Amino acid sequence: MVTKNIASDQKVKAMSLVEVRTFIEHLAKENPDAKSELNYTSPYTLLVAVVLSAQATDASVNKATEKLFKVASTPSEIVALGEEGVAQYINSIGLWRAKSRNVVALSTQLLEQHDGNVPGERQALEALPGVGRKTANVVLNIAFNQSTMAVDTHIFRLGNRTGLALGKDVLAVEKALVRRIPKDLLRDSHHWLILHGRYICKARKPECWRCPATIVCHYPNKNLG
DNA sequence: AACTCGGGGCA
DNA sequence: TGCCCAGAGTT
Repeated sequence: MVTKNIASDQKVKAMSLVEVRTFIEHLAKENPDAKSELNYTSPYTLLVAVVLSAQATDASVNKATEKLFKVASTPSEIVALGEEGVAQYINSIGLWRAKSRNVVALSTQLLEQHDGNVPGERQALEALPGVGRKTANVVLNIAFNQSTMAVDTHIFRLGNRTGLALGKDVLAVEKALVRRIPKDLLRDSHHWLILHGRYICKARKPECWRCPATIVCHYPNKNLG
């Protein structure tokens, strides 16, 4: 997917490990109580929300799930609602046909294979329809307290732009981040990075003058206002 | 590696 | 109008 929106076609130098630590510690200070901005109240609604969030803004997803979860917030309730029923709540976000299909199929599979619970193992999660590596990483991080790094479009862009973690695809960037970020900071780094990428290190017109870590950033086109 | 799904937000 | 959005599945 993602290689087109790096917003820099110039060569970027990788950060040193010292710079990586400095960068992460600055982001931690910037956003001390970072958490997901998606709307969820359980591992199941988290899973559904993340599946729905693919290539959509979280504001549009939250608008849909706010209504949907009021009607159906468990696998059996979603299955009872059916694809058409789910679709009527989520057709304001893109990819809604496939997402309606996946959410119902995923819920059916949870009931049939996992007693209606969200599994805490990567393999079982990625076997669910509509769930790939990124979604599994988010669920493992938030619902199962694991130090995974879920790389979305924001983190991919930020990693390549700043030199924090270079890679041609999301998996390469994920591995670089896991390898380079201090272990004790890895789990929360997911939240710090995604929020920083979203509000400051933006795809268009990054607001580098607001960034607490420009001193260690290798982005050649810094927008310092 | 490239293609497809996709409506809404925003400049 | 064109770009971008808390990606995944298929060819």
